[in-house]
Amino acid sequence: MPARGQANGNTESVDNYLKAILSLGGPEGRRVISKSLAERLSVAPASVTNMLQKLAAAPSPLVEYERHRGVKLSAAGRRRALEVVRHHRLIETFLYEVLDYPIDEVHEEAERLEHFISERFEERIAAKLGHPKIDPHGHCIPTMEGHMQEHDSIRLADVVDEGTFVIDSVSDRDAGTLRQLEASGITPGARLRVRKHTALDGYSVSIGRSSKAFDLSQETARDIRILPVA
Amino acid sequence: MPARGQANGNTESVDNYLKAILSLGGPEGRRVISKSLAERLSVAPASVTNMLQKLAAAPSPLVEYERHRGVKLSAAGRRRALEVVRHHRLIETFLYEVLDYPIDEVHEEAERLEHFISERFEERIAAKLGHPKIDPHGHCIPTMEGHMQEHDSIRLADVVDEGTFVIDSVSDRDAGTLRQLEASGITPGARLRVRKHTALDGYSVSIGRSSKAFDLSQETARDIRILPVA
DNA sequence: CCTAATAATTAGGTATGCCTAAATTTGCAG
DNA sequence: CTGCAAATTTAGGCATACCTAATTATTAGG
Ligand SMILES: [Mn+2]
Ligand SMILES: [Mn+2]
Ligand SMILES: [Mn+2]
Ligand SMILES: [Mn+2]
Repeated sequence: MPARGQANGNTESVDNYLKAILSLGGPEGRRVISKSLAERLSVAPASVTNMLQKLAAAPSPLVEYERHRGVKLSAAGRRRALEVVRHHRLIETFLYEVLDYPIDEVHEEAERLEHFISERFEERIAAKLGHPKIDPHGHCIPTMEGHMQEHDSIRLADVVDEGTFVIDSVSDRDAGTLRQLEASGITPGARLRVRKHTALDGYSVSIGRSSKAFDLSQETARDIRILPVA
Repeated sequence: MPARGQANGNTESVDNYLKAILSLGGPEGRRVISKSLAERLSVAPASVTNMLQKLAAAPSPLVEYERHRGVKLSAAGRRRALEVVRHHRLIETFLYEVLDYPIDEVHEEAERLEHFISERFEERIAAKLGHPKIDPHGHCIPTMEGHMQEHDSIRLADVVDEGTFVIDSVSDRDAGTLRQLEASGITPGARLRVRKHTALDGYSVSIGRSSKAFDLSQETARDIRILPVA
């Protein structure tokens, strides 16, 4: 009967599937194909099929699934996914603000703990932090009621024009990249000038009033979201 | 391959077996019989046998086990058990001191989280708390190196004489009892006068300078450890 | 010393979640 | 329209950690 450990009803695995479907389906909740899930979760495609069938067959299903045509979250699934995301981002903020974690270490710890904290814990750290709206990477923290207002930021990688922007958020997926961005001053809220779109499919940028320019690869530019200057 | 979720190598289950063996075997590390483990962990005796065989057969075994004659921890097992206890008690202290948890809610949360926090998390909350030596129930927190100095406190239930004592610790196992003790002022460090050993196998006691006496059942008296007045 | 109760072990199952290999299905190119 | 490649599903397994029922050991009383 094992594989729980949870404060709530779901397993860590189920939570991670729900989060992945939310993330890959985007705010509009597009259907997500098994292959993307398999990649995102680093499991075999067969394992995904298996899990989706189980989730869809449950008494009150967390997903809507049709053979060969992908999944999307049910209302209940979306609610749970947003709760886990809220846990994740509150924990990240807490580790960064209260426990003085280095920015590049918060994600891994949050990825684990998000499944195991109680509602009380969630409520207490939120209170301690003054009910923050964004996490240290610049990502929105869903509300207790499960709402998340999206920024209409765009990926730096999608910018063709030169110009000045405000950094909205940076990806937390890769600790190494994050460390480098932090070192370069590329953190949420900073002002970023895009000097030119270099030949080698990258960018030359500078931060704040600094005249020091440096290069970002196309790869890295996909991990940075920006907004027009206010 | 599942049932992990852990920051370290063991599963939650294994950790809980090790902690139970440490606790039931006492500081001297007496052999523990399967039945006690089954009761403590709320699993069937057959499940205990199964687990002990697996733990003992591992490449570097966490326990020494002989059929029909109980288990004790190996050096490695003891080290890990003490680490989990350290996690548990640091987390309790943290929840109580930093997150303002009610005393009777810290145990349940710690019982879960103790298995999932990283070494960094352990180190950071210890630092935040100023490297505390005892938890909110009065229990010693093992050091990072795996040492735990035992108090030579005795259970109130073992006191025959009347007299005045200092409360060393209270059990965290039952939230209800804990809430009542807290309400009566029975907390670590408080001064306790034992008035009489009542007929119905209980105690009449008072706290501090108060003249108000109240009764404690023999049951409850087993959950309180005391020291002679300094 | 023998027996009966108690403790422990073995045998045979279940559920979760994952894997590989062997079918299927789909959808696109020619 | 066909045929192939990519995506998906099915089939068959494995590991963890439980459970119940049946069997075997140990041990304390008489
Ligand atoms: Mn996770
Ligand atoms: Mn984040
Ligand atoms: Mn535990
Ligand atoms: Mn405690």
